[in-house]
Amino acid sequence: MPELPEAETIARGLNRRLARRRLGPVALLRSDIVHGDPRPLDRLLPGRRVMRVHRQAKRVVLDLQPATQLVFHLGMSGRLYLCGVAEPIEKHTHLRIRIVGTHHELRFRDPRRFGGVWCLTGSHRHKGKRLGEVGLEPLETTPAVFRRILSRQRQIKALLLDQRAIAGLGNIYSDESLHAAHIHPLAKAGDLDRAAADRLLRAIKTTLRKAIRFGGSTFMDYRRADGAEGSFQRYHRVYNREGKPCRACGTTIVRIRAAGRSTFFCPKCQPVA
DNA sequence: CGCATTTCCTGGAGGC
DNA sequence: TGCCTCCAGGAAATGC
Repeated sequence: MPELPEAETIARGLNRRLARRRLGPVALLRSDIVHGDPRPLDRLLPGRRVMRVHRQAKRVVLDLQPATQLVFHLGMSGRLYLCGVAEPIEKHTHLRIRIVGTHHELRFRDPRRFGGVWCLTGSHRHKGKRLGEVGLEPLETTPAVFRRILSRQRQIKALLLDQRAIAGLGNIYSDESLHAAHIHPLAKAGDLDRAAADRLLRAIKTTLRKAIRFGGSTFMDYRRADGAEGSFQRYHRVYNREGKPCRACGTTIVRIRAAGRSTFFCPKCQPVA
């Protein structure tokens, strides 16, 4: 379940190995995962040079020259990694792109297919799904701007999951941030006073930065660009810890449903306001 | 309009 | 062992 820290980790790993490289032949094994410019990828991509790989919200973006962006959304089971061209092709591998001058290729694999690839060229023609608009980049947001998105009646957990409001948080980091900020997941966003709102933004930043330092959280599918697992899951305080003692106070962690998602919190650290 | 809920998809877990 | 059901979740679609 790649969220911002996982996308950041993958982007950094790929940037180190792909910057300045040229893309070679493309094999598209499943075409309905590709959106954007309707021309085939094996005509659009070969010969283009990777200028850099970076992250936007939860997405991994390859900036290509001339003027093209290849945007990967990993959904929940998506993996994007470099491997030797002779490595066995795992089930649900949808796209392979050779890297010129190496014996490696970039592979996109996504069993559950909630993810996808967008090839953006500036062409006015477009096929497939539109890439949704994204809201605030949490690591670059000021308290005053953050307070502006706290719509009145909305549950704070639902708001944190809404990519159009603030981008990059998924289920794990929403729960971890709310715990660190001592805010109940069902609290109404508009009920947060200024101190609580500022505390929440600080908790979001701290949690994301720490997760990035540990290479993200691996539960099932997520791997770094080099195949290694992240390790931040060892430091989760609430996520997936139903029935276990809170790491701050020892109270039993509770699981409820919020915004249609499993939501974990500590009833003592995160009291109803 | 502004919310909340359902849907898409597959693999893994657990029941029997 | 095998078959069944349920669950995970990002984001679009649908419902209230």
